[in-house]
Amino acid sequence: MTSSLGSTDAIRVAVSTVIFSLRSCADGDRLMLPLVRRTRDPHLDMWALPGGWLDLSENLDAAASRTLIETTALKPSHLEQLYTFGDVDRSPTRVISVVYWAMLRSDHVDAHRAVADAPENVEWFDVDALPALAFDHTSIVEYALWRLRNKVGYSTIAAGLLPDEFTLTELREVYETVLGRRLDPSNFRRLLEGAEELVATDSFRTGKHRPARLYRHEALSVQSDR
Amino acid sequence: MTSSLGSTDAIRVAVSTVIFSLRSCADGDRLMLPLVRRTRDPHLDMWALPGGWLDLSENLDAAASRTLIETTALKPSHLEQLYTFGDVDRSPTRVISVVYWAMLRSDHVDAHRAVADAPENVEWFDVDALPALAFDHTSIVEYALWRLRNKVGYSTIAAGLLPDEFTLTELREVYETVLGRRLDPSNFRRLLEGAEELVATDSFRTGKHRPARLYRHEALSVQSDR
DNA sequence: CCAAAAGTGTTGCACCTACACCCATGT
DNA sequence: ACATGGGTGTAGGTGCAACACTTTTGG
Repeated sequence: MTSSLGSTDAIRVAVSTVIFSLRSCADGDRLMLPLVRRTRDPHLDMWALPGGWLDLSENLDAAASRTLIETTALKPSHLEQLYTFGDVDRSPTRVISVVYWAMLRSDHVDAHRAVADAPENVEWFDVDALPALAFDHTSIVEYALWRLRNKVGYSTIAAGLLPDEFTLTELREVYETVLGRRLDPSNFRRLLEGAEELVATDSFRTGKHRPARLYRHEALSVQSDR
Repeated sequence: MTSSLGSTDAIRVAVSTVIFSLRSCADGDRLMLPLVRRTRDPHLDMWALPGGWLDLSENLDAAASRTLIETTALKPSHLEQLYTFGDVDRSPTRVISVVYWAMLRSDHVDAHRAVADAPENVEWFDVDALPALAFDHTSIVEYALWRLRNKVGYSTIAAGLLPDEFTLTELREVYETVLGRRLDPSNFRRLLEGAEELVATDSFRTGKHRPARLYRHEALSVQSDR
């Protein structure tokens, strides 16, 4: 309340984002996230979460979007504040990091990775095989994973990892990848068919077997969360 | 990532706390929170959440505890980060507010209010009858209330509003006050008797009728949340 | 016709809700 | 004794997990 107004000059505010996405693999999909190799001295050459300094005339959400575009060149399908980390010893200088987490559609990831002008020092890592990270970013990623797995249980955000249209089986496989366990196809269907955010289209995905109805993820304006 | 390192000097980091507590009233208890009358110019004389500037060598949690002690002179039974608010227009100068929420034991509140050296410009308000608040503090309180009511559903934090020992009926009344609806006594008992954090003591509260067993809230070291 | 995925039906269990009922105490 | 809150028992409902079953396609 009182005190030290003058001593705050040295505190800087950063915004970082944990960006989740999927990559098809031999044994199903893998949950991946992009990391940036540091080019400056605190933890030079180590991998870190994408992020940057908060601009003076920029909302927090906008800063998260901007830094995301700077690294992935794409807008995420879901962006949400995670937590603010501000321990004194988390960096040599005093830095408060407002951390967001995001979901990227898999088709956007593929497009991004194919493009040559992708930032050179960005690389995608399997969440189960991360390198040592700079600062406290390892525990930040763990917390983001916990939140993702938690939220998947009571919402349809996981659809944000898929393209615009998808089958229920594809969506179930996403859930299985995120949660790390198999789900019963019939029960999964009933659970998600009841969800308001999921709308059935008239199209079908034809494949080796019986065609599967395509669904679309309807972003409802109602937000229960912040 | 790149850009404007120099422009961040003007961003200041504040820490505020929404402190919930109970006060006995004619018709049961009321949920209250302390507000501070502003003594400076942005929103001079309006009521605001207790808080202050983050010190350079102080963790976020520590800053929340400190500002809490400065206004209530007591440690809360539960203190948890709520959200970080950083919209550009929420204050005339650029201020990022890391907001916490806390629960105060009712006996501590009573003790505090009896003491004369309580800060002069602090007053307790019913959450359902708040005055106009400074900055975006009204929406912050609303969000904190939402989180409190939400968390009460799957944890025993509400016991943090009661003294060390309490009967299940007292705890149920707290839940009823927080949630704003009546709960079935017998079902409430079974639900909370299963909770690990609640331990039965050998003492009983003697009153007008059959003595009620006293319970104690065991703060488990496991924390599912952050 | 067969394999395999899409989609439906059914049963059983766990949990929650409502409410009837007994227990212990002060007056 | 009786009013009142403390505490237990129980029946009905809901929702989910497990799994048997039918449908529809490609080969």
